[in-house]
Formats: sequence, C-alpha cells, structure tokens
Amino acid sequence: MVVMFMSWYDRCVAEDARAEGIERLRAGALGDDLSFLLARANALSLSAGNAALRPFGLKARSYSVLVLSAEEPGPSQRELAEFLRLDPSQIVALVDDLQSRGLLERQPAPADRRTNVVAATSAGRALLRRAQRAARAAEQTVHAGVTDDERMLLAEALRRIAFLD
Amino acid sequence: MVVMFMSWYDRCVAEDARAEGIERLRAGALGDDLSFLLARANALSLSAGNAALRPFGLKARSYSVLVLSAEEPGPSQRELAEFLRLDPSQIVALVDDLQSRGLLERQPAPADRRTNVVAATSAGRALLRRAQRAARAAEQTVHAGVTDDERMLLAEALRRIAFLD
DNA sequence: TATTGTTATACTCTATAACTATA
DNA sequence: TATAGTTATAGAGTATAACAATA
Repeated sequence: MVVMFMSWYDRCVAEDARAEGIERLRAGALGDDLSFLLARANALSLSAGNAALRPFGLKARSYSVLVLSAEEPGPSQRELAEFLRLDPSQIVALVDDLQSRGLLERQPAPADRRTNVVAATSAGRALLRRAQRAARAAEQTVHAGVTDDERMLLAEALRRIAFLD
Repeated sequence: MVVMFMSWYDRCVAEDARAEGIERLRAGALGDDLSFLLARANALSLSAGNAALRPFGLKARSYSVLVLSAEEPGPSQRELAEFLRLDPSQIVALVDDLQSRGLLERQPAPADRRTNVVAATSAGRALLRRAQRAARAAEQTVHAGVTDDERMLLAEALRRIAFLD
C-alpha cells in the first residue's frame, strides 16, 4: 500500500543509468504488492487525466462532479460527498467553482429544503461532452497495455474492491 | 479519472436513506469509468493501509521507503524518487524521519560520492516484518471481494498500467 | 555542464470543528 | 436531536526553484 506518486515524474525523463536500478526495485517486494500497483497505476491515470482536462479548466475532481451532475436526476451534495469520498465541505468548494462558471446549478429540493440537488446546465453539458472525449482518449493511452478482455476483468475486480459493502 | 476520496468516508456511517441515491450514481457514467474505479479502489486500499500501519508509526509512503531500503542492495534516493513517483525533496524528508528513528541509514556510495544508498537497519527490518504482517492483513480485507484467480489477473493488468514503458 | 541530495517557499489538498437552517 | 450545507482554520502533501558537492 502506497501513496500518490505525483508529478515529479511528469517532468523527469527516465535515465538509462537509473533504469537498471528501477528494474531491480520493480522485481522486489513492492512489485508484487497489489496496493502498490493500485497506487502507481492510479497515479499515472490521474496525472494523464488531469493533463487531458486542463484545457477545459477541469481536474479529476471537478470533472467527476460535472459528470455526476449531468445524470438524471442530479445528485445532492451529500450524495456527491459520499460517492466521491470527499468531505462535504470540499464539495461546497467544487460546486461553488463550477456554478460560478455557469456549468451547473444548485436546485433546492422540493421534498427537503435542506438539500441542494446539483444539475449541470446546458453549457456544462456541452463542455462535458468535449471533456469526456479528451478524458477517454487519455484513458486509452494509459490503459494501452491491457487488452479489451483484460480491461473488462479489471473493471469488474476493481468494482468489487471499490464498492465492497 | 478521479481523485483522492480521502477520509470523510472513514468517519461517516452510510445511511440507508442515501443508499439508493448512491446506488443510482454507481449505475451511472462513472461507475464504468476505469479511472474512477481505480481511484476509488486505491483510496480504500490506501486508507486501510494507513490505518494498519499507524501503530508502527508508518504511513504508506514511509512504509514503501522502508520496504525498498530492505532490499539488497539498497536503492539510492534518486531511485526511490523515481520508483515511488515522489519528488527527490520529499524523499529527503521521508529518509530523514526514518533515519532519525534508527530504522535505516544513508550509506555514501563508494562509486559515486554524490549518491546515498539507503539501507534498512536491523531495527528497521524488525519493525518492517511486523508492519508487513499488518499491511497484508489489511490488504486481504480490502481485496476480500475478489478471488485468488482474479487477484492474479488484476495484478498483471495493473502492472502493465503501472509500468507502461 | 549535468546530476545527487538538500533547503526553502508557495500552493493545493485534507482533516476537523463549529455554525445555520431545516427536519 | 439529527441532517444538509457552509465557513474557517490547521496540517499534510505537492510544485518549483535554487544551492552545494560531485561527476
């Protein structure tokens, strides 16, 4: 189990001189550690995704909120927090930002006036369509090493881990 | 592609009232998004791992450094940075901490005096053995939903994503 | 001139608690 | 009394640049 592995790597060109050392580490204990592989795969996926979303003024988190708020019916902020495993206060900031850009709206829920339902605007949906194309292209690049069959098995296994209830 | 999903969830008890909303989101667009599943699975794995390592004064990052420095021969700080996708300056802080606790040593490399080889001490190895047991137990809990066969396929697919060269 | 390790700093993200308005 | 949303703030993690020692 490991970590974020963020972006020093993104500006680092792998050196041949170090390659053998890295290969050695990879053959060691962590190279078979499922949590480590999960963390490293996620870090690569995340940084590729963030890079692809940057032209749209989005990051993984705001992109996720936008995707979910484009569903029908839209989620409450509480549901967003739980599904994305983010603190409700962080959802406030994300929704504030997207709302100020006219990409989504807070709609007071008729049944419970404490609750805001978050719904993408048509501008939000338009941006989302373009962003999704870019995100999917980035995802394909990151997952280029696995076949379509493997990808399905991978998704199923991850789903069982991600939603182990 | 998504995000950290850290620990609000860890102190939140899922409510039945929200469960149907969550289920709906799960059936939507992100529920099939491999990057999202990767992020969420990793978040769960990471927080379970951090919890299991806390009694040993370790987190995922320091644990990873300790594991790698217990290999023979030990890695240089540069190799650690690249393998863990952390900035070299972050490795300094991690190694400082572990060294101050007597768990590893910096050994100047004979061949290149710029380089520090990081090597676990016997105290570090002893702690590591105990920590590894706890980490593996936590990992099993997180991955309880997948069979052994699936776990192997999962590891292989993740390896190809994590080390796509 | 380039690389390893290091220090420093600004920034983003995360953790936590308190507050308000509704229920 | 409990929940949804909000605000505030401290702490951890990340991004970036610069520096000394060595190659």
